[in-house]
Amino acid sequence: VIVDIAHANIDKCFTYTFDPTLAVQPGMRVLVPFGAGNRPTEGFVLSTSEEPTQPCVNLKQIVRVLDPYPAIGEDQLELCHYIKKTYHCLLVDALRLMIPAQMRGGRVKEKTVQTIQIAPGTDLSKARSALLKKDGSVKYPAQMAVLDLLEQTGIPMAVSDVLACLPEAKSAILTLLKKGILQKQAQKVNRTPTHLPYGKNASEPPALTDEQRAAVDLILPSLHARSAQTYLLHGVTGSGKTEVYMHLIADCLASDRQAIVLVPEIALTPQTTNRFLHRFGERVAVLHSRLSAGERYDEWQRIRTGEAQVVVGARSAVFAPVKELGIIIIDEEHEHSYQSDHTPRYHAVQIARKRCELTGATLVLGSATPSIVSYLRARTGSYQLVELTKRVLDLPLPGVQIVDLREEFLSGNNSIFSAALKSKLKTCIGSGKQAILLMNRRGYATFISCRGCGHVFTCPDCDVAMTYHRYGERIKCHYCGREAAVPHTCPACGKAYLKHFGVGTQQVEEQLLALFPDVKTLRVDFDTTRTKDAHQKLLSAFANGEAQVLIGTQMIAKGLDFPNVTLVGVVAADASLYIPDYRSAERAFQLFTQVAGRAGRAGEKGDVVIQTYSPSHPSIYFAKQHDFQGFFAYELAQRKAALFPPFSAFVRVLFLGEEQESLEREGSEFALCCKERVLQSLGQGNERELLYDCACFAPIAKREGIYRFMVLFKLLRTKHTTGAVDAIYTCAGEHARHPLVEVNPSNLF
DNA sequence: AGCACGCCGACT
DNA sequence: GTCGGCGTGCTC
Repeated sequence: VIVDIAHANIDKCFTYTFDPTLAVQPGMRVLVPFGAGNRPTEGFVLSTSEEPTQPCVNLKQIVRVLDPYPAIGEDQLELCHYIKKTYHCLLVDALRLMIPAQMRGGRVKEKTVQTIQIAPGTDLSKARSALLKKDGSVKYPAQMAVLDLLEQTGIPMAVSDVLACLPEAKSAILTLLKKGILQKQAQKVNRTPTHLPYGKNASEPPALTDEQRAAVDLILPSLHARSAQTYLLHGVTGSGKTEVYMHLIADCLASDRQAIVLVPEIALTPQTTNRFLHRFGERVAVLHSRLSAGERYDEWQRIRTGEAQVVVGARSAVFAPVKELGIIIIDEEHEHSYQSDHTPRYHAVQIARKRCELTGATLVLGSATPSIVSYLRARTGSYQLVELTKRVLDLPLPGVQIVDLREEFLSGNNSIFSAALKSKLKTCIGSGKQAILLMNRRGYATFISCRGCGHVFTCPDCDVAMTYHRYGERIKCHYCGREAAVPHTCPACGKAYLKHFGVGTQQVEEQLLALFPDVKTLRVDFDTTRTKDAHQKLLSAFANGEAQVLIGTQMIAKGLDFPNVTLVGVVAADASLYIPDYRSAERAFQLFTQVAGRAGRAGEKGDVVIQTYSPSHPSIYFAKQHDFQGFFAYELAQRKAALFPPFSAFVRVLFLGEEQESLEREGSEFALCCKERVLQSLGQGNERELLYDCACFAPIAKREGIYRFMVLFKLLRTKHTTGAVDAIYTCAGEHARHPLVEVNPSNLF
């Protein structure tokens, strides 16, 4: 038994005896006496055996099982061990991922409703005649109506439902219950977060295009063979990937197996889930962060018992308690929301891969813009590549126009909107269509560029943009620590047009209203989506045509289908290009391609305008050409040349502390000692595989009053890498400050 | 994590 | 001579 207490000292297996009548099985939750005071503690059974596996004295006994079934399946137990090993977390942390949090400590109750039915053995005709007057007319019409209704339906009915039909029947029901003609009963009900759309199953699934058919046919054999194959489904925006998913799921259900569909949290809007509900009805369970504790628990139970066979959810749904897993589908595979941001810092794609391996299930990764890592795997054969190259109904891909803001600026246009974007907005608004303006400003870092020539200050050693630090007016490289003062003039063209980027959505909105005073706008950004469901409400308001222009950050780039949108403008592409991160080009390409895919989804050819000071940047160039392969080849070469992931791995150890000097001292000491251990684990003669290491305060050196000191290692990807990463984890685990360890952290701020 | 044990200082 | 501070160590 692993006790449900998250502490490193007790995160190990304890042996208990149990009475065989308890029918204890691996994966069950149990109550055990623990510690000197034998306080009742919840725990998870890892395994059972007739004989003690270790020599032991004074075994205690399991008090009782908490649920009459194993809450964690066999494959999930195995998965927990893998998670512990891979992400260096406690085994309980992994086990806790598998069950709804509210289940621990018995905090969820099943919901019941009071139902009434005609008591068995009741002589109905006798009961009825008792309600009549001498002359045969009805004396108690309300009671009679209740009896009629219940006899007609023949099954127990919820009291509230009866009252909905017969609003006057309240006292009649009480009387009938008192007379013993009716019987009251509590019936369990599911708290379902979803409501079946009207007209369910009304429409036949649309016929597949030839390409979709070919994709399905390619994947089906391994689904049947249970060969744990992984497919990368690369399909351009609007090519109908979802339809391919649904066919695979249908096949899976036909052989009595279950399916898990992962979508980014942001996409878990009714629009997405409705497509699945339409096709698969009540066999769909939905899991996402907005569910109440009760809803989550009930959906979990529906999945566990097999009542629901299709699970649609965000990243944690990869742990759904399906018994017979047939397929896992991960849509928008490249999204970073599949990476968990608290312990254990798992990646849903990696977990899905392992879970499929353990169960023989098929994994399908779908995207219009696959991650560099996934596409490389498809190229090198560990994944099978499946491509959809055409949009359904042969819709054309949108035309992408790149506007060179250097020219705009030099020709005297100082506004946020270029002449081209202005005129397209005018046409679009004038013809009653809708437009999306993307104002992307990610993270806190900004960079410096020259408005005259487009020159960007990049680090000569690292090939990433240097970050502007307001304090002291300096620029720094977050990878090697190089720094310099912000110059007054541009070193490339000599002009004094240097500017740091930082335009926000409000500014875009203001300037748009200055140009088009009557236009209705909606703004979707961090400020306007703070409240619950605000995001969803804004997007459906736009979908309903309540505004003509949607202005937003990258939140608006994906997932939703707005048929009336014909124009997409990327206001300041450069904000995505020069983020000090080796993945910035990849993310920018993905963003531009995804947002461009929003334009012209219903017949009409869409228009995309990308405004930039770097018109020849590959992320922009290849997005304009809709050329994923071209971008992939370019970016892979870049990564190889700079020895960035996947050819290397960054490991960051982050120390937090309130006292600056001691934090720096301890962090630096750790860095020395840890580096020693890394070199040791790489082995004699392989020291060069440690490509780079540093110890310094993080770019945001203090956050909410807490200083942040980081130790960074860059390791060449070889057969020694895992060992070296493990050494860093171990070393950090031994440190009293419990620093946070991250491999290829999503940013270095 | 949570509880016992244990070894020092302030009190009856 | 005893009560209670929380440092150390263990939990099947």
